[in-house]
Amino acid sequence: MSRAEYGLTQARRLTRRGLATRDRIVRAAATLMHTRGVNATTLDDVRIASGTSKSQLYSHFVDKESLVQEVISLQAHEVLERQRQRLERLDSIRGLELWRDDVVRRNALRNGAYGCEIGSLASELADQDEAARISLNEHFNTWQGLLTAGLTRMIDDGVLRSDADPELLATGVMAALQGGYLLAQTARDVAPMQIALDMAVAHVKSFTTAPTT
Amino acid sequence: MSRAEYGLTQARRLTRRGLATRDRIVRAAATLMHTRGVNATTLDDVRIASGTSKSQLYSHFVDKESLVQEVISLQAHEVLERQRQRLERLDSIRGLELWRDDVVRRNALRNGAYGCEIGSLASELADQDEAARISLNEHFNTWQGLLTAGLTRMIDDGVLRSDADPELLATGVMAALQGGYLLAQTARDVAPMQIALDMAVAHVKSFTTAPTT
DNA sequence: CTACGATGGGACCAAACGGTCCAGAGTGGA
DNA sequence: TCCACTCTGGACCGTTTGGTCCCATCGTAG
Repeated sequence: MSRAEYGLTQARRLTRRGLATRDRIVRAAATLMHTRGVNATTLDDVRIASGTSKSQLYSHFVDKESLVQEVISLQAHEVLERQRQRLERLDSIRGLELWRDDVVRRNALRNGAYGCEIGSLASELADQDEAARISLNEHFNTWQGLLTAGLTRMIDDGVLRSDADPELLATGVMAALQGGYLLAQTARDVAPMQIALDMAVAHVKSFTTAPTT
Repeated sequence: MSRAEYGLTQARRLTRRGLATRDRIVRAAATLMHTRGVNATTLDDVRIASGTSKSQLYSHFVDKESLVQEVISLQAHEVLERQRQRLERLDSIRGLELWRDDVVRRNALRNGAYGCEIGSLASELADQDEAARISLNEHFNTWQGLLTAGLTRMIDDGVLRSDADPELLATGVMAALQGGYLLAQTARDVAPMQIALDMAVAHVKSFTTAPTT
């Protein structure tokens, strides 16, 4: 699953070149929609950025909404794949801290601008496009599930107390992450995101069997 | 400061009727932009919702951007005024919990839809309108300042340990709040917001001088 | 080599958009 | 009462938008 295979539903029609074009369109749209917002991105912007033409846009996507759906699939795929690498091995507070450092460092590169690839789409689309809201919610849940699984491992390994609720902790971490993204985006400074995640990590730490640093 | 006085900068020209019209426009725009998003709200929408005409829009605001600025001022004024009531007396964990219950209950009324009046504007505008970003950031800081002041009182009163950093705690609470808003908005369920704020309150509690319930 | 579907370029369209303008109605101070 | 100025309604405008369509080109299976 290396290229352009994140959300193929249609059975008919496929050709190497066509797939490449489709891929270019979705990737260009994803970048534009992340940096400018969905509504502020026009199909002409996408057409120019992807070096394609109107007919190509409409031979691959029935309308703008369906292109947005593909963008959501792509962004979620990329974010979750990256997250999976760090989180599926998560089994210690140290691991959680490394995850936090990773995500903060990545956001620091652009001084918080643009926010979370999934979160900013969610904020803009949740009350405007029900299909988008539903899939974004699923992606949030998948993401949170990765955290929950890691925290559950930490309980099983005796790192966290057995009365810790991994679901609640994961929700808290996700909220701190998303809130951190938003505050950092607005302030153009990662600091609030760092602080928010520090809080979340501290909260998880408060459930360790033998409270340490 | 009861009506239409949240952001009057212009010195010249003012009449009772004109002010009322201006007020209607900003309020209609604020509601539409909060529920649909800024870019998804057209000036025609605003015109119809406020029962005015094009010339009135442009006699009060030079362009859409300046109308957006007024909407930001109005929303911030309303949110902060409401927050001030709860937060300027904040001096105990119980008070913090009451604040949390208030904000959660209010968001539960619409099942999380539309998100935070300030937060959703911030997410949409931060990377699109620099002036908007700056003022939204200031409003976030004001809001956070109310929390900081309350937490500082709690330190002074001996409720929280003196090594607690009220600024960091306030940032954490704000991030949990905004992240909670976003997750609730996407899930159309206040639960994640409740959980996020529970985490934030628990984190503050962890700094109490005599750890209690 | 040929035929046929996949691909591509871009002219074209109606509607919606932000914004301008002006003529007439309303209003308040002298 | 009158006058100057504000306020209002809405026709109008150029541009941008999402979307359609047609015809040329490509690529490959038979």
